[in-house]
Amino acid sequence: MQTHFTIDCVIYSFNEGKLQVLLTERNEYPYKDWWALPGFFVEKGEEMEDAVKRILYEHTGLKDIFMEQLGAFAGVKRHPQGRILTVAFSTIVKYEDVKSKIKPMTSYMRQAQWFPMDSLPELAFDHLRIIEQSLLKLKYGINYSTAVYELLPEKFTLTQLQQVYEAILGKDLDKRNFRKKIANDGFLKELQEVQKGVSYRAARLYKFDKRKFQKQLGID
Amino acid sequence: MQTHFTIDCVIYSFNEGKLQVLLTERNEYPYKDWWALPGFFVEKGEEMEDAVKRILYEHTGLKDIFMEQLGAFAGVKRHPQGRILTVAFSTIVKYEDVKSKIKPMTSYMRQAQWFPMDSLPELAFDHLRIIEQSLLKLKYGINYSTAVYELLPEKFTLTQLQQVYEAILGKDLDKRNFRKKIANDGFLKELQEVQKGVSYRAARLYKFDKRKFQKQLGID
DNA sequence: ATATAGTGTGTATTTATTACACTATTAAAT
DNA sequence: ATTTAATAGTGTAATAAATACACACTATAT
Repeated sequence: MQTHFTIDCVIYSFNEGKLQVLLTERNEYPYKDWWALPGFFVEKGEEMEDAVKRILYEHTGLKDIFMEQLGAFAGVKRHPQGRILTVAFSTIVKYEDVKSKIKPMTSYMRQAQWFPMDSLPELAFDHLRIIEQSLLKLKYGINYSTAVYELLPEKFTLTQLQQVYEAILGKDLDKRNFRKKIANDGFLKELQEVQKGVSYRAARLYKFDKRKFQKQLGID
Repeated sequence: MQTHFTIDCVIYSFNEGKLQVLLTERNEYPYKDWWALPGFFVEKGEEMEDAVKRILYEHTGLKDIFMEQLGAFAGVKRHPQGRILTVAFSTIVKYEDVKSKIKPMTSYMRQAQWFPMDSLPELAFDHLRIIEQSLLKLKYGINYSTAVYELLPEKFTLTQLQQVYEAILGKDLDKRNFRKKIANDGFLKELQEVQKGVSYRAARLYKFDKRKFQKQLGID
C-alpha cells in the first residue's frame, strides 16, 4: 500500500524570554488561511533528512542545523483527502540568525512568523499535537542535549540560560541553585567580557564548551 | 510524492533471565531466508496502530497490548526496490502468554522465534538498527514506564524484577540497593503468597500497583 | 544623588545514591 | 536426622545531589 509522505518541522528559537515556534500561513485548501507547521511533500528519491534541511533553509535561510525526529503521524483522518503520513522533526535555530524578513517560498504557504509557545494561534491538522509532543521531548531531554545552547547566541549570560530552561520546563527556577548546578556541570567557559548596552549592572558572558559536554556524557 | 508504507514491530518478552525479541524468517526476496522483525504493509484505510495490533495478534495470539512508536525509518536505500517507509513500534508481551507454537501466518514469513537480545542472528534491512534504537529507549525510560512489569507475570518475585532491570540496563545491580529503591517507590503490593515449586527458600510474591504508579507520575 | 533593574553569592537541610556481608529458609541428598 | 546447595532477605554508614532561602553589589539613566 502507498501513502502520501510529507514532513513537518517544529522550528524553535528563543526571543524576549520566550520559546518561539515558526509557523506559516496556508494558502491552499484544506485549512486555507490557517497557521501550520512548515512542511512539504518529500520528493521522490529525496532523503527525509534532506527534506527537513530544505524546509529549514527555505524558511530561515539556515543550513547545517541538527534536527531530531519526533515520529510519524499517520492517522487516516488527519487529512480530509485521505491518509497523508507525516514525519515530524524538530530543530532549533538562533533567533538572531534568522533574516528579519521571512518570505513565502511557495504558492502553498503565505508568510512565516514566529509565535511564542504560550500564545499559539489555532493550528491546521494535528499540528498542535505535534508541537505539544515535541515540547515534552525537549523538556525530558533538557539536561542530556545541547538544545538550550542552540537556542542562545554564542555568548550569553547565566540569566539568559536560566530563562531558556524556564521556558522549556515551564516553571521558575531558583537563581542560586541554578547557578550551582551549571557551575557543577562545568560545561561553560567563562569569558572576560560582560554584556553591553544595558542600563544596569552588566552580566558576565559565557560560552558553551561542547567538548567538555560530550566528554562528560560519554563517560556514562 | 507517494511511498510504500510498512510497519515493523519489536516484540519483547522475558525468559530465562534474558530479554527476548521475536523474529521471523523471511520467505521472499529480498533477504529471503534472513531473520527480520515481524512487519507488514499497512493496508489502505488501516490505522497504523491497528496494523501493529494485527501483527502482534498474528505472531503471538495476543490482543490489547500497549505499543509505543519508535519512529519512522525512511532511507531511500534501506530497501533494494526503492523507498519503503517503515514506522517501527515496540511492544512487550509476557513470555508465558504466547502460545508455544508460533505459526507462519503468511507466505511472506516462515516461522517466528524468540531470540535473546544478546545473541541475535544477522538481520534483514536496517532491522538491527531499529532494535538497537528501541533498546536504548527502553533503557532510558525504565523508571518512567510500566515496561518492566509488562515483561513479568502478574505475580513476581523481587529477584525476577531485578533480573528484568538488569537485562534492560545491561548491567548488574546491588540487591539491597535495588530493594530499597523499589520499596521507596511504593508501586508494589506485597502478597501473602510465596513462590512454589522451587527447591530452596521460596521468595515472596508481589504485584504491580498501576494506580499508585500513575498517581506518583501524575503529581510531577 | 538617587532610583532602577538585574547581578552575584553561601549555608544548612533534606533526600538520593553507593558500598558492603551475613543470617534465614527450604528441598534434596546422604 | 543431618548436611548440603541454592536462593531469600535484611541495615548502616558515607557520600553526593537537590532544595530552600535573602541580601548586598553595580552600572546606568535621570
